[in-house]
Amino acid sequence: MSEPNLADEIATHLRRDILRGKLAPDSPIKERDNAAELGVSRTPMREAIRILAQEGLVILRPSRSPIVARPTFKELSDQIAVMLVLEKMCGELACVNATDADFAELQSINQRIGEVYDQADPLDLFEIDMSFHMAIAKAARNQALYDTHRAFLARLWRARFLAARQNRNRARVVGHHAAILDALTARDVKAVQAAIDQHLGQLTEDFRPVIEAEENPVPPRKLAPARAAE
Amino acid sequence: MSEPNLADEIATHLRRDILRGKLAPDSPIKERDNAAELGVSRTPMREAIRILAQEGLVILRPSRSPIVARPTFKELSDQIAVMLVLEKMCGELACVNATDADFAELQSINQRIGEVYDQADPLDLFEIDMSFHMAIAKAARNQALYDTHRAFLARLWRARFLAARQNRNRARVVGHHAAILDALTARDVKAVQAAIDQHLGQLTEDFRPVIEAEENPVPPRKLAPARAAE
DNA sequence: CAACATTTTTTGGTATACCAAAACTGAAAA
DNA sequence: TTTTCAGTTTTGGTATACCAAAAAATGTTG
Repeated sequence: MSEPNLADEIATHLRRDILRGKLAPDSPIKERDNAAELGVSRTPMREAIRILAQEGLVILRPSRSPIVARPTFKELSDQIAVMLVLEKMCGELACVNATDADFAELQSINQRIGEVYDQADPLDLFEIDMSFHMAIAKAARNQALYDTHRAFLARLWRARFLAARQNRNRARVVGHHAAILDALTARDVKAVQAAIDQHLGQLTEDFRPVIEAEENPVPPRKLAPARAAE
Repeated sequence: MSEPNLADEIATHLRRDILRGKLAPDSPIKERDNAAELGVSRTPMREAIRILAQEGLVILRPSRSPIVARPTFKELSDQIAVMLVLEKMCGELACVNATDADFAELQSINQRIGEVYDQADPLDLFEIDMSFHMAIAKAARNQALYDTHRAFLARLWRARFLAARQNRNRARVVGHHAAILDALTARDVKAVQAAIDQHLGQLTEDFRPVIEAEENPVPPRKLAPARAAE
């Protein structure tokens, strides 16, 4: 990582705001206003917005303000399906290419998840969880696979975040990870894929209610025409 | 497609230049010079470069000119491996979701390939070939899969282009496509995946010599003062 | 002549300015 | 009251200006 660009920093900032919900779905990201708010110019802000658009977190509209994405359940489950395939491929390749150092790292990360699960900030916890999956991808020794997988992981962050918030279960998460790790260590491709299936299959069901609730927002919350005092 | 931005146009322009070889691997893309050459300003040029970087066609270096990518054989074969997995997934989903209209379109595209194979401009031919694979992806009815698959297809364009130029074989290509189409029509997942395996597996071998030749460029054109093996 | 220090130039990163299209507003007409 | 349409404002798209870091060139010294 040798690119501490201003644009990247802004992207990270916005990404966290979106994932945290500070920027709700459908809300516009006006490059002028947001830039001023962060004390930067439009140029890097614009670039940051493009980065997030590429990640699927914001939607670009021609000659209109970009808005925070509101993915439908189908879009998300489609993405999960792809990620599942990618992660199985990671598992398969990792069975062949992983080193003892890789296993050690996975072990360490999963242990850490178990330790901080109940106290850490949800977003931080998610970064750690992500690092577990990324470590598997890294062990596969296929850069294109790693990059693509990481992109999906990032894109699904918010959905996973929302799902996990309603469905925290340390034992299950750590258990799933351990199962994956065991199968990897045994270099048993079938077992790895089964374990991954288990882990991610759950995910789709976990966030279904959350997303479907979000898809039908409470009454078309049209801003009341009633004039309230400032 | 509702965004004929200047940046997108520039990206398309540069992309074709790169794929055609007008911009050789390792040559720098100086945003100032290139912008002036095309009669545009740096801003959209910069954005176009980012787009190509995201596609893997150019490499961004911190505080240094971006350069045209020179993918190694491993990088390309890694990408093919991922694309193979994605395309098998496309095949599997298409077996379930494809409509008769989809089959008709595939049929039509493949017929067209057979007709123009020996005369069309190689780049044009490639766009048609790409449309065949994209039609399968579209029939899978999974947008994320479609987008990701398309990105890989685009990224591998140049390698496939180079390989095909040295290894034109109409009967084989059309035959492979027909095999895939037949299996799809029969909605036989196994057969589809086998046919795809056949088609893409060949690809890796086809471009191996081309790329490996490019990796060890002919005598260091000039400049280099006796450059040892890398 | 070689190695190092210094100045000059190049180049990407960032900020600002300008423009045209879209959206908003409000008054006039139906 | 509703509709329409001109005029203003907002906003993204594009161009330009400025800056600092990195190369490249140049000079200097052993």
